[in-house]
Amino acid sequence: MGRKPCCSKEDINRGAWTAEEDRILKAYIKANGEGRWRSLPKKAGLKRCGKSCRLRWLNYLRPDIKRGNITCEEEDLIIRLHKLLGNKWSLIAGRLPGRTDNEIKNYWNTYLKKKVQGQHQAKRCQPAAKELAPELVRTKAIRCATVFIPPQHTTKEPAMIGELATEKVANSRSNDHSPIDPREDAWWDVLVGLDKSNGSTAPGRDLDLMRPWGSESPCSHYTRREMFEDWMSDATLPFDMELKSLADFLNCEDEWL
DNA sequence: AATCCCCCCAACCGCAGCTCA
DNA sequence: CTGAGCTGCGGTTGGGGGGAT
Repeated sequence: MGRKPCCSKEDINRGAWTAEEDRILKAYIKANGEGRWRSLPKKAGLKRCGKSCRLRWLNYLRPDIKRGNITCEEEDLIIRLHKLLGNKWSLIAGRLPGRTDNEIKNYWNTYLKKKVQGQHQAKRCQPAAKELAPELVRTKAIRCATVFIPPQHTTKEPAMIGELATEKVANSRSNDHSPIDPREDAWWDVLVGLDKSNGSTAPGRDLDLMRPWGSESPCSHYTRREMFEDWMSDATLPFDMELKSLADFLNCEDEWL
Protein backbone atom coordinates (compact mmCIF):
# COMPACT_ATOMS: atom_id res chain seq x y z
CA MET A 1 0.00 0.00 0.00
CA GLY A 2 1.83 3.10 1.18
CA ARG A 3 0.80 6.64 0.75
CA LYS A 4 -0.14 8.24 -2.48
CA PRO A 5 2.54 10.63 -3.71
CA CYS A 6 1.66 14.26 -3.06
CA CYS A 7 1.19 14.71 -6.78
CA SER A 8 1.73 12.84 -10.01
CA LYS A 9 5.24 13.25 -11.34
CA GLU A 10 3.93 13.49 -14.87
CA ASP A 11 2.87 16.75 -16.41
CA ILE A 12 4.35 18.70 -13.52
CA ASN A 13 6.78 21.57 -13.89
CA ARG A 14 9.85 21.27 -11.72
CA GLY A 15 12.81 23.45 -10.91
CA ALA A 16 12.89 27.23 -10.90
CA TRP A 17 9.62 29.11 -11.05
CA THR A 18 8.94 31.43 -13.97
CA ALA A 19 7.66 34.99 -13.57
CA GLU A 20 4.36 33.92 -15.11
CA GLU A 21 3.93 31.08 -12.58
CA ASP A 22 4.68 33.51 -9.77
CA ARG A 23 2.08 35.93 -11.11
CA ILE A 24 -0.59 33.22 -11.33
CA LEU A 25 0.12 31.96 -7.82
CA LYS A 26 0.11 35.46 -6.33
CA ALA A 27 -3.14 36.35 -8.07
CA TYR A 28 -4.81 33.13 -6.95
CA ILE A 29 -3.80 33.56 -3.30
CA LYS A 30 -4.81 37.20 -3.36
CA ALA A 31 -8.27 36.19 -4.55
CA ASN A 32 -8.73 33.00 -2.52
CA GLY A 33 -6.35 33.19 0.41
CA GLU A 34 -3.68 30.74 1.58
CA GLY A 35 -4.27 27.07 2.35
CA ARG A 36 -5.75 24.03 0.60
CA TRP A 37 -2.40 23.63 -1.13
CA ARG A 38 -3.14 20.25 -2.61
CA SER A 39 -6.03 21.48 -4.68
CA LEU A 40 -4.55 24.90 -5.36
CA PRO A 41 -2.47 24.08 -8.48
CA LYS A 42 -5.44 22.60 -10.31
CA LYS A 43 -7.72 25.47 -9.37
CA ALA A 44 -5.12 28.10 -10.20
CA GLY A 45 -4.10 26.41 -13.43
CA LEU A 46 -0.52 25.74 -12.38
CA LYS A 47 1.43 22.68 -13.42
CA ARG A 48 3.06 22.43 -10.01
CA CYS A 49 2.50 20.25 -7.00
CA GLY A 50 0.80 21.76 -3.96
CA LYS A 51 3.88 21.49 -1.84
CA SER A 52 5.89 23.40 -4.39
CA CYS A 53 3.23 26.17 -4.46
CA ARG A 54 3.21 26.40 -0.69
CA LEU A 55 6.97 26.64 -0.52
CA ARG A 56 7.16 29.22 -3.28
CA TRP A 57 4.58 31.37 -1.53
CA LEU A 58 6.00 31.06 1.97
CA ASN A 59 9.64 31.47 1.06
CA TYR A 60 9.48 33.92 -1.80
CA LEU A 61 6.18 35.49 -2.81
CA ARG A 62 4.62 36.47 0.53
CA PRO A 63 4.35 40.26 0.63
CA ASP A 64 5.83 40.64 4.13
CA ILE A 65 9.05 38.83 3.33
CA LYS A 66 12.41 40.49 3.87
CA ARG A 67 15.08 39.09 1.63
CA GLY A 68 18.83 39.22 2.16
CA ASN A 69 20.69 41.87 4.18
CA ILE A 70 20.47 40.05 7.48
CA THR A 71 21.42 42.65 10.08
CA CYS A 72 23.95 42.22 12.87
CA GLU A 73 21.11 42.16 15.41
CA GLU A 74 19.31 39.42 13.48
CA GLU A 75 22.52 37.45 13.08
CA ASP A 76 23.26 37.70 16.76
CA LEU A 77 19.75 36.57 17.59
CA ILE A 78 19.96 33.60 15.23
CA ILE A 79 23.17 32.45 16.89
CA ARG A 80 21.72 32.76 20.38
CA LEU A 81 18.43 31.12 19.50
CA HIS A 82 20.24 28.30 17.75
CA LYS A 83 22.33 27.77 20.86
CA LEU A 84 19.15 27.36 22.87
CA LEU A 85 16.90 25.59 20.40
CA GLY A 86 19.14 23.76 17.97
CA ASN A 87 17.92 23.29 14.40
CA LYS A 88 14.38 24.49 15.13
CA TRP A 89 14.38 26.72 12.10
CA SER A 90 10.69 27.50 12.10
CA LEU A 91 10.83 28.52 15.77
CA ILE A 92 13.85 30.70 15.14
CA ALA A 93 12.24 32.22 12.05
CA GLY A 94 9.11 32.91 14.05
CA ARG A 95 11.11 35.32 16.19
CA LEU A 96 12.55 37.15 13.19
CA PRO A 97 9.71 38.98 11.45
CA GLY A 98 9.85 38.70 7.67
CA ARG A 99 12.45 35.91 7.68
CA THR A 100 11.68 32.38 6.58
CA ASP A 101 12.92 29.15 8.09
CA ASN A 102 14.51 28.26 4.76
CA GLU A 103 16.47 31.51 4.61
CA ILE A 104 17.70 31.14 8.17
CA LYS A 105 18.60 27.50 7.62
CA ASN A 106 20.56 28.41 4.49
CA TYR A 107 22.23 31.34 6.22
CA TRP A 108 23.23 29.12 9.10
CA ASN A 109 24.54 26.28 6.96
CA THR A 110 26.50 28.46 4.58
CA TYR A 111 27.83 31.13 6.89
CA LEU A 112 26.92 31.19 10.57
CA LYS A 113 27.88 27.60 11.36
CA LYS A 114 31.45 28.30 10.32
CA LYS A 115 31.46 31.61 12.14
CA VAL A 116 30.20 30.07 15.37
CA GLN A 117 32.63 27.16 15.17
CA GLY A 118 35.41 29.70 14.88
CA GLN A 119 34.17 31.53 17.97
CA HIS A 120 33.88 28.30 19.92
CA GLN A 121 37.60 27.91 20.30
CA ALA A 122 38.03 31.51 21.46
CA LYS A 123 35.30 31.12 24.09
CA ARG A 124 37.16 28.38 25.93
CA CYS A 125 39.60 30.99 27.13
CA GLN A 126 36.94 33.17 28.69
CA PRO A 127 36.80 33.46 32.50
CA ALA A 128 34.04 31.72 34.45
CA ALA A 129 30.65 33.42 34.60
CA LYS A 130 30.61 36.23 37.10
CA GLU A 131 28.30 36.25 40.09
CA LEU A 132 25.08 38.17 39.82
CA ALA A 133 24.60 41.10 42.13
CA PRO A 134 21.13 41.42 43.67
CA GLU A 135 20.49 44.54 41.64
CA LEU A 136 21.21 42.59 38.47
CA VAL A 137 18.81 39.86 39.52
CA ARG A 138 16.20 42.57 39.96
CA THR A 139 16.87 44.01 36.51
CA LYS A 140 16.81 40.59 34.91
CA ALA A 141 13.51 39.73 36.53
CA ILE A 142 11.97 42.89 35.11
CA ARG A 143 13.45 42.32 31.66
CA CYS A 144 12.44 38.71 31.53
CA ALA A 145 8.92 39.47 32.66
CA THR A 146 8.67 42.26 30.11
CA VAL A 147 9.75 39.99 27.32
CA PHE A 148 8.09 36.73 28.13
CA ILE A 149 4.97 37.22 30.14
CA PRO A 150 1.92 38.05 28.00
CA PRO A 151 0.32 41.43 28.83
CA GLN A 152 -2.81 39.86 30.35
CA HIS A 153 -0.59 38.07 32.90
CA THR A 154 1.48 41.05 33.97
CA THR A 155 -0.71 42.14 36.82
CA LYS A 156 2.24 43.65 38.65
CA GLU A 157 4.18 46.72 37.60
CA PRO A 158 7.83 46.21 36.59
CA ALA A 159 9.01 48.02 39.72
CA MET A 160 7.02 45.57 41.83
CA ILE A 161 8.59 42.65 40.03
CA GLY A 162 12.00 44.03 40.91
CA GLU A 163 11.08 44.42 44.57
CA LEU A 164 9.82 40.85 44.68
CA ALA A 165 13.09 39.60 43.21
CA THR A 166 15.20 41.57 45.66
CA GLU A 167 13.14 40.32 48.57
CA LYS A 168 13.40 36.70 47.43
CA VAL A 169 17.17 37.04 47.17
CA ALA A 170 17.46 38.49 50.67
CA ASN A 171 15.28 35.74 52.19
CA SER A 172 17.01 32.90 50.42
CA ARG A 173 20.48 34.14 51.42
CA SER A 174 19.72 34.11 55.13
CA ASN A 175 19.02 30.36 55.31
CA ASP A 176 20.70 28.93 52.25
CA HIS A 177 23.02 25.94 52.55
CA SER A 178 22.30 24.31 49.24
CA PRO A 179 24.74 24.18 46.35
CA ILE A 180 22.12 25.90 44.22
CA ASP A 181 22.64 29.58 43.72
CA PRO A 182 19.75 31.19 45.63
CA ARG A 183 19.75 34.27 43.45
CA GLU A 184 18.96 32.44 40.26
CA ASP A 185 16.45 30.33 42.14
CA ALA A 186 14.78 33.53 43.33
CA TRP A 187 14.75 34.97 39.86
CA TRP A 188 12.83 32.04 38.46
CA ASP A 189 10.63 31.86 41.50
CA VAL A 190 9.49 35.42 40.88
CA LEU A 191 8.84 34.75 37.23
CA VAL A 192 6.83 31.62 37.87
CA GLY A 193 4.95 33.37 40.63
CA LEU A 194 4.10 36.14 38.23
CA ASP A 195 2.88 33.79 35.59
CA LYS A 196 0.60 32.17 38.13
CA SER A 197 -0.62 35.51 39.37
CA ASN A 198 -3.34 35.79 36.78
CA GLY A 199 -5.58 34.09 39.32
CA SER A 200 -6.34 31.01 37.29
CA THR A 201 -6.45 27.80 39.28
CA ALA A 202 -7.18 25.62 36.29
CA PRO A 203 -4.39 23.31 35.17
CA GLY A 204 -2.78 25.12 32.32
CA ARG A 205 0.46 26.27 30.89
CA ASP A 206 1.85 27.56 34.17
CA LEU A 207 1.40 24.13 35.74
CA ASP A 208 2.97 22.56 32.70
CA LEU A 209 5.93 24.84 33.24
CA MET A 210 6.37 23.57 36.78
CA ARG A 211 5.98 19.90 35.95
CA PRO A 212 9.40 19.14 34.49
CA TRP A 213 11.11 20.65 37.51
CA GLY A 214 9.88 18.03 39.95
CA SER A 215 12.22 17.99 42.91
CA GLU A 216 14.96 19.48 40.80
CA SER A 217 16.10 23.03 41.03
CA PRO A 218 14.72 25.44 38.49
CA CYS A 219 18.34 26.39 37.89
CA SER A 220 18.89 23.41 35.62
CA HIS A 221 19.76 24.65 32.17
CA TYR A 222 17.86 21.78 30.61
CA THR A 223 14.75 22.83 32.42
CA ARG A 224 15.28 26.42 31.46
CA ARG A 225 15.57 25.40 27.85
CA GLU A 226 12.35 23.46 28.09
CA MET A 227 10.67 26.44 29.63
CA PHE A 228 12.11 28.80 27.07
CA GLU A 229 10.98 26.59 24.21
CA ASP A 230 7.53 26.43 25.68
CA TRP A 231 7.35 30.21 25.79
CA MET A 232 8.75 30.42 22.31
CA SER A 233 6.17 28.12 20.81
CA ASP A 234 3.25 29.77 22.60
CA ALA A 235 1.09 31.34 19.93
CA THR A 236 -0.43 33.78 22.42
CA LEU A 237 2.87 35.56 22.86
CA PRO A 238 3.22 38.85 21.01
CA PHE A 239 5.42 38.43 17.97
CA ASP A 240 6.36 42.07 17.65
CA MET A 241 8.61 42.05 20.68
CA GLU A 242 11.69 44.16 20.26
CA LEU A 243 14.76 42.31 19.16
CA LYS A 244 16.69 44.15 21.83
CA SER A 245 14.47 42.87 24.61
CA LEU A 246 14.94 39.32 23.45
CA ALA A 247 18.67 39.86 23.04
CA ASP A 248 18.79 41.17 26.60
CA PHE A 249 17.21 38.02 27.92
CA LEU A 250 19.53 35.86 25.90
CA ASN A 251 22.47 37.81 27.29
CA CYS A 252 21.26 36.74 30.75
CA GLU A 253 21.41 33.13 29.56
CA ASP A 254 24.94 33.62 28.27
CA GLU A 255 26.27 34.67 31.63
CA TRP A 256 25.24 31.31 33.10
CA LEU A 257 26.46 29.05 30.35
C1' DA B 1 37.90 33.98 -23.86
C1' DA B 2 37.22 29.45 -22.15
C1' DT B 3 37.05 26.23 -18.63
C1' DC B 4 36.94 24.70 -14.03
C1' DC B 5 35.54 24.81 -9.44
C1' DC B 6 33.26 26.39 -5.42
C1' DC B 7 29.49 28.00 -2.99
C1' DC B 8 24.93 29.86 -2.38
C1' DC B 9 20.21 29.26 -2.12
C1' DA B 10 15.77 27.89 -4.22
C1' DA B 11 13.52 23.85 -4.55
C1' DC B 12 12.76 19.11 -3.61
C1' DC B 13 12.10 14.98 -0.69
C1' DG B 14 10.75 12.16 3.06
C1' DC B 15 8.81 11.96 7.32
C1' DA B 16 6.13 13.23 11.44
C1' DG B 17 2.20 15.10 13.42
C1' DC B 18 -2.40 16.59 13.14
C1' DT B 19 -7.25 16.35 11.62
C1' DC B 20 -11.21 14.20 10.40
C1' DA B 21 -14.31 10.78 8.67
C1' DC C 1 -9.78 3.33 17.35
C1' DT C 2 -7.91 3.52 12.80
C1' DG C 3 -6.24 5.00 8.62
C1' DA C 4 -6.21 8.30 4.83
C1' DG C 5 -5.20 12.87 3.61
C1' DC C 6 -3.01 17.18 4.37
C1' DT C 7 0.33 20.36 6.18
C1' DG C 8 4.64 21.73 8.00
C1' DC C 9 9.36 20.82 9.12
C1' DG C 10 14.21 19.79 8.56
C1' DG C 11 17.72 17.60 5.67
C1' DT C 12 19.51 17.42 1.18
C1' DT C 13 20.28 18.40 -3.65
C1' DG C 14 21.64 20.51 -7.82
C1' DG C 15 21.43 24.59 -10.98
C1' DG C 16 23.64 28.56 -11.78
C1' DG C 17 26.39 32.60 -10.73
C1' DG C 18 30.80 34.25 -10.05
C1' DG C 19 35.64 33.99 -8.95
C1' DA C 20 40.05 31.65 -10.06
C1' DT C 21 43.11 29.81 -13.33
